[in-house]
Amino acid sequence: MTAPLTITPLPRSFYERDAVALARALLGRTLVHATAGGVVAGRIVETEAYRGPTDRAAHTFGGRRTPRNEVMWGPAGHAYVYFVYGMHFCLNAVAAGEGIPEAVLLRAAEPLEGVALARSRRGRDVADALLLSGPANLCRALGVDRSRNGADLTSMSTGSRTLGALVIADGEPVPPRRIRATPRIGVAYAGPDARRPWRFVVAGSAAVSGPPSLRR
DNA sequence: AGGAAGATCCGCT
DNA sequence: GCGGATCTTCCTG
Repeated sequence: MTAPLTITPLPRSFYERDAVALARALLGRTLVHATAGGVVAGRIVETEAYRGPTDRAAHTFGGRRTPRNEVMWGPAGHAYVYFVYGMHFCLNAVAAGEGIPEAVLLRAAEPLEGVALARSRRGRDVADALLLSGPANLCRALGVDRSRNGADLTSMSTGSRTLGALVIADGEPVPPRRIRATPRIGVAYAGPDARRPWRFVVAGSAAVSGPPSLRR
């Protein structure tokens, strides 16, 4: 039996800024999901900002408030998990403040802990570096699903699930010169907003997802 | 009530 | 490079 992980979640004030600033700040931080099955943790290396009512690519564009995006309207520092394409989940960190529905999509992380558990969820043939690469793959490897929607990323106790905790803790800072900004992936429908450079990656990380032209 | 499209991934060609 | 899987959400009529 190894010593339990000591995790200090980032405070809520960390999330209380616009989604673009938060998307940069989240790079290098440690994403952790603890369940009854064990712990999987990764170093965040790819994020995308979604800027609310004025952003055509955001679920809250035009100020639409729906059951799905309700969490985005609440306080910062909570998880917004949604279901897409009939089979995938995606995980966001809610940014800004109550009534300002912005969020940051977590697209990729480098595995730090729980590689065996992550692989058991992803499949044998996946290389270590790619276990948490891509927004849906990241959720699958971490075991994040709809039940985590609304989870408080700043708190170790998550609702009624005794052994469940989804948090983001500090990590090795990423020097600004190692950060690349690109257009977001999969939002071609968003017109001019599709070209905004609101995707951020840690240059050179093997875990970064997307087409090769946008990997570095 | 019905339908279209989606912040994706994988396998095949 | 393309399309299928699979189902929720939201918009339209």
